Amino acid sequence: MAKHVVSGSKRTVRAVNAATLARLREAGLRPTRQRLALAALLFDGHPHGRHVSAEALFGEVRAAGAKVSLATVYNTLHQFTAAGLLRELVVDPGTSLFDTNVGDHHHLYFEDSGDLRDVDADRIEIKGLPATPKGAEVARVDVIVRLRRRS
Amino acid sequence: MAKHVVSGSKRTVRAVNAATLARLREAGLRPTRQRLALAALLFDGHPHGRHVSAEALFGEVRAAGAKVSLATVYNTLHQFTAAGLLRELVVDPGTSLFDTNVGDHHHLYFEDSGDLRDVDADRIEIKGLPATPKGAEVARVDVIVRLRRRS
DNA sequence: TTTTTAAACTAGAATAATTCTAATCTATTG
DNA sequence: CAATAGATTAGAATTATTCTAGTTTAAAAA
Repeated sequence: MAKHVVSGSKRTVRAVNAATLARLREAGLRPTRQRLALAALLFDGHPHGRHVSAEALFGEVRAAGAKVSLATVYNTLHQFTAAGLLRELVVDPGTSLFDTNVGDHHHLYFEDSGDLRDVDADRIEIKGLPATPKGAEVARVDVIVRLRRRS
Repeated sequence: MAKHVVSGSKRTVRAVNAATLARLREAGLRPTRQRLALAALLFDGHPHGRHVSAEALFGEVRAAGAKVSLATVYNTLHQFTAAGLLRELVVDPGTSLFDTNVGDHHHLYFEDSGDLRDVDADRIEIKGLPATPKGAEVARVDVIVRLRRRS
């Protein structure tokens, strides 16, 4: 896959994924060192998407050696979400997860293990929903199937 | 509607809804002054159910003149939830709502107003969900339809 | 009724997740 | 390369929730 070099920074910097770079530019977000590091962790080499909390991503990015503050992780996750690069979801009260799969899909949540799996929306049909009121539109439909070990 | 008088307390106390009292007893929860006050706000005179946050309920119970601490509100909401008298749900990251409707149902969320409406599950049919894995069972299915003003 | 006791309640401290602030830095533009 | 708008940061602040440990109370026993 093609790599580019980001110019304009003081010490010219490691190669980045071209698609990631393009994604940021399209979203009107400057491709800063921090955003690139976070985007790499979020989007590179995860063909099936991932679900990540702010704290977990913060851990990863620092483990990867990048200097990024927790505030920036939060800022970036929200900016990516606003730009349509991520989707925020809550399966357990208390913390948000960010989903790199922004296609129309739903979730299977294994309460015991905490495992969360995507289910393509086009495999699913939901009938009987009330008519969307005039002047409103459906922003999104979230389906979470919660599974537990059979008793 | 029939009322009972709770005995055993120091100053014999105001009449309470018999159904509420029975509900607590069935759940193995002592009908304390605080639980009765909270249960009254939650369950009495709300035929269509309600969605309430801990803070909001705390406000209501104190406005009603009862002395109940915030810790007790949280304890009670969780005990009621464990007893199947309430259902916890999250529509917005950051805070939990407690739903007095514990029947099988889903939600319509108006993002602009914050309004939340129940949709009976038996009006709805969901097809194409993946098979429940062996050894697991569906604990519950949450559907949240998020609506916003049409752009 | 009084006593006993486990359960429940409480204020306030503690924690967890997230947001804010205001100072510093840097990617882009001229 | 200088100017500047935008981005980053550490740490403080805020918000929602949980915990602690001392006090009160409902229910059971006497």
